[in-house]
Amino acid sequence: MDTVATLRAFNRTWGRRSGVLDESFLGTGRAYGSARLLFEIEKPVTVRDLRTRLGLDSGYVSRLLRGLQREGLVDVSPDPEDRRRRVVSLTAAGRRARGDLDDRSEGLARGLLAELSPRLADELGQVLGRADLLMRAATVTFEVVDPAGPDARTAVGAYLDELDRRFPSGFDAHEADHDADAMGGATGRFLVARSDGDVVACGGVQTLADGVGEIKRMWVHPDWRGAGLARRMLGRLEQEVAGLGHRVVRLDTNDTLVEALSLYRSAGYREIERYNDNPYARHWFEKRLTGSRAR
Amino acid sequence: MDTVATLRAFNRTWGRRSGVLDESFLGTGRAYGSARLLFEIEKPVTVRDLRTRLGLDSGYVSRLLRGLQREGLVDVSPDPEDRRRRVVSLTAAGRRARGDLDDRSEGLARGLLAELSPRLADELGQVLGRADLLMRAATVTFEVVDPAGPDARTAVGAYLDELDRRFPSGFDAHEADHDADAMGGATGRFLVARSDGDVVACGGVQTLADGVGEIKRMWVHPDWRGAGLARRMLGRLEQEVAGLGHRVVRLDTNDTLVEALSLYRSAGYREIERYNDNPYARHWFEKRLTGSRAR
DNA sequence: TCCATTCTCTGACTTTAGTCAGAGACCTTG
DNA sequence: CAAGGTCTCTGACTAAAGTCAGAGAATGGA
Repeated sequence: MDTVATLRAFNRTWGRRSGVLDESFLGTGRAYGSARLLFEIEKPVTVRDLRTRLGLDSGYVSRLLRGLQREGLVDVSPDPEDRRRRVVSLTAAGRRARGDLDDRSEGLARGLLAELSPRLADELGQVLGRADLLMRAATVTFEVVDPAGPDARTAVGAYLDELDRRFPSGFDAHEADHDADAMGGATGRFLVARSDGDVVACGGVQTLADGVGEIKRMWVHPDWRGAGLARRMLGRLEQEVAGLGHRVVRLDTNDTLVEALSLYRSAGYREIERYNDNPYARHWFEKRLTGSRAR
Repeated sequence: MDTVATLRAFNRTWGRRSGVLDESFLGTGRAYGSARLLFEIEKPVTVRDLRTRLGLDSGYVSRLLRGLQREGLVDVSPDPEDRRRRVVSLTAAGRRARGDLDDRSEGLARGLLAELSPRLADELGQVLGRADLLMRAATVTFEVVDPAGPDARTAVGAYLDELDRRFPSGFDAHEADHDADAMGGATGRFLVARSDGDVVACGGVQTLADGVGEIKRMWVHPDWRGAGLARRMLGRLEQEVAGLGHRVVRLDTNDTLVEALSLYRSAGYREIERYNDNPYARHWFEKRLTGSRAR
């Protein structure tokens, strides 16, 4: 059976069986919509966030919240930082209701697994865990953002922390702010990959010289590695470099980042002479961009 | 992360992403309900079957069918065998509409996979295929049926065919009818495991002597092997033996069926002397039933 | 042949899940 | 401080997805 057919078959199986897992909502007399909302309010969150995370109409969310409020499950109050926004948080009763849904959902999952031997249940966990990562990775969205904005700063922060941990002599991040400028404006770009609103990977492009771009700050969240995100990010960044009018991409890296080295090599980069004075770099790569569309 | 948590996490991921796969229905201006119905009518089927397969109210199905009929997608006519029942079948236009949905759904699956490298897409197919089997196996239902009924006959037929193929000297099935009697009535039982209406495994129990039951005709559909069904069927059959008031189960088997041999050994059966004159048997097993509940 | 049961259908109803067009409060920028 | 934009809410609406209570035909068994 080919992969497309497998995916579709699984979709049908899961759809038919999902009652086994989802009926939690019906069991509690709570409609799917408001239960979904309840699950999404872990900690205080703005109405807008809820809306975008669940992809719902503002009127609809407002109405659902009104319902939960009437039941005494949530508090809605203006956000002190911007009083147009409103912040929703669970009350004690709300936490209890959420816990009930949780328990019920957990019970259903447990019941399903109980039908399998421990070995097979464990195997199901393994394959679903892997499928989960791959599905999430396949549905990531790439987005150009301001390198000085909060998403970029958080991602780059995580990247720099990791360098500091992994480089034998640590990493001194004092130059990070200067970089942000170079990756914004007309001669640079900064990309993030987002899944359910979370930033899971990032990467930047800046101009070295006319016709020559450089890729920097490429990073994938540790939980998201092994799902092809780095290669896709690299391809997107190359597209951005081409979009800036360059024909050549360069980048540098350190020996410690072994997965990066093999990625660059397999993506068609060839090693060149030192082209900058980055004290942490040990390898310098270059790739000539062709018209072909990168993955 | 424990298995239950993985299952729940996957359920959420899939739920959120399933739009990527299911929106096929919205794309065609066809409501989810009637599209589902259209998919279920592969070959002519009774209204009742549709209802039970999809778990819907009779009035609702009737109304949906009326809609499809108005669009000229299905024919509904009385079942000649029982004119209370009505049989639904696709018209040429119905097959075309179904094909459209199929294509669209396939396109969406393809689009999702296109985001992954071929290697990872293939891996996703592998893990989802395995998850599919395990999920279906976990949600199988066991049912006592008449050993002379159509489900039992079909399953036993497949079993005997397999013996005929696998035994070096073939298998002569002339005694099958006699057996059916012994597994019905007050001194025997016949079980099938069913998934979405299909019989995927079977097994029977008969009485050898007071206090001694025998398990026979245990079979799992080839596509469903490796998912623990045989072990579960064995456990259920042992429960039936106990339910008939016996304390001891016996069974026989042939060397060719290696997976059966190791199943019996690992399930606590010990080999005993020949207790019957079955010319195909090479091994005879016995297990003393305890009060403990078998899986 | 009668009676209980089965099967499908219809009409009347409800709930859920949304969409859409403003209104009003608030924020940012020139 | 005016203008334009953002954020949430309300009211009015719609479509989909069912549910429920029979009615009417057909069947199976006593």
